[in-house]
Amino acid sequence: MSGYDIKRTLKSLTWLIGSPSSGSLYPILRTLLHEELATVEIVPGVDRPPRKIYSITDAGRQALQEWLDQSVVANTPLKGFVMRLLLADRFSTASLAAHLQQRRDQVAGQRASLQEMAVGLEGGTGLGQNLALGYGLALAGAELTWLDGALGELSRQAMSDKEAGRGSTASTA
Amino acid sequence: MSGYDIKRTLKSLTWLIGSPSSGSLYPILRTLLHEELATVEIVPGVDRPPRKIYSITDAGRQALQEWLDQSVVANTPLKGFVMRLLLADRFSTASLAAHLQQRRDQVAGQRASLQEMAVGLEGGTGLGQNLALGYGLALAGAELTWLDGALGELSRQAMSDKEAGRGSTASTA
DNA sequence: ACACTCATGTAAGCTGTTACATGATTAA
DNA sequence: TTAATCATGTAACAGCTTACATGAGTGT
Repeated sequence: MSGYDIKRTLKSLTWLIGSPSSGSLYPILRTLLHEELATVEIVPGVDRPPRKIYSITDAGRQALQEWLDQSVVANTPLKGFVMRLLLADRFSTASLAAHLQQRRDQVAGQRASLQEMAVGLEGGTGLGQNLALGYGLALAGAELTWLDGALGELSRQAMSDKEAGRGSTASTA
Repeated sequence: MSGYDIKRTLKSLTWLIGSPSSGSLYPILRTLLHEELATVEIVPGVDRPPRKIYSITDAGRQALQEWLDQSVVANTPLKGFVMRLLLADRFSTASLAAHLQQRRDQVAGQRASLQEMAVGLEGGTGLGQNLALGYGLALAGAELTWLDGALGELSRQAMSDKEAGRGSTASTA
């Protein structure tokens, strides 16, 4: 893709992962070239400005995979989680399940601490706190539901894969 | 509160609104003093380090209210919305409802565009895109449900307030 | 003639984090 | 004595946005 294409693509996902400004995107692309994680090919456009089409190199793919494998730990912000989700194709079923499970644990923890807070200030405490807590609990609950659903589907898929004899080393991990 | 107290309080809400590091918090407090939006009182602690207790001034309260009233517009990020929610006590019922409604509109728009994308790449497109879209749709849906619930409660409350004769200029906004 | 989309980029500046410094008190 | 919590702060740096510059084509 070209820088412009990347911007356009990410823009449509702004709500989930945000999108970079040209002031950060273009310098990053130059850095990637410098580190040989990507290459460019200048395509002179007919009836339009020439475009620089970037392609990922083997080294780039490797670096990406390392990023995917590595930062499994820590309090992944939502953005990081969704980006992993978008790149789910690069995961084995097992490690995808591990990622989902990890997120599930984190969100469950957050919900638990919100619930504790709610119990702590039980009763007629400020409208604001109650609203914010209710909101947080609703979102956390919904996310847990979705994650459980996705995990369920994954394990069912792994099961049927096994039955069909194509069993890789997936299943429970 | 003291800077340390503020940090501790915000830390428990990290998931919803994030929390600042000391490197940003303390300079901000100094700025607030400079602009006379807050005052300090140094309380020498018995058996513990002395603490600087900050209090908001009238000017500070006014600036806060202006912030609350003002930034109703634009694509409020989640953080801004939750902060308003936490300070809901400072809103009239009508303007609180307006805030919720505005958020509702925004989230509805986001969900609509995600749905469009989902239809656009219908079928066997990458697992990743499907997962991320499903995730986004689930979260957006849950948020809309919560917002509708809260809006419903608010309007019911406004109705009963009116019936009880305590009718302020609330209701539909 | 004006504005808008395509397409790339630079420079200045704001905001925030990381990492450190300080210093007292309490628990292992 | 080593680490941890309480409590405040600074300095260097990383990351990102804003605003601008450039330039061609397309529509009103």
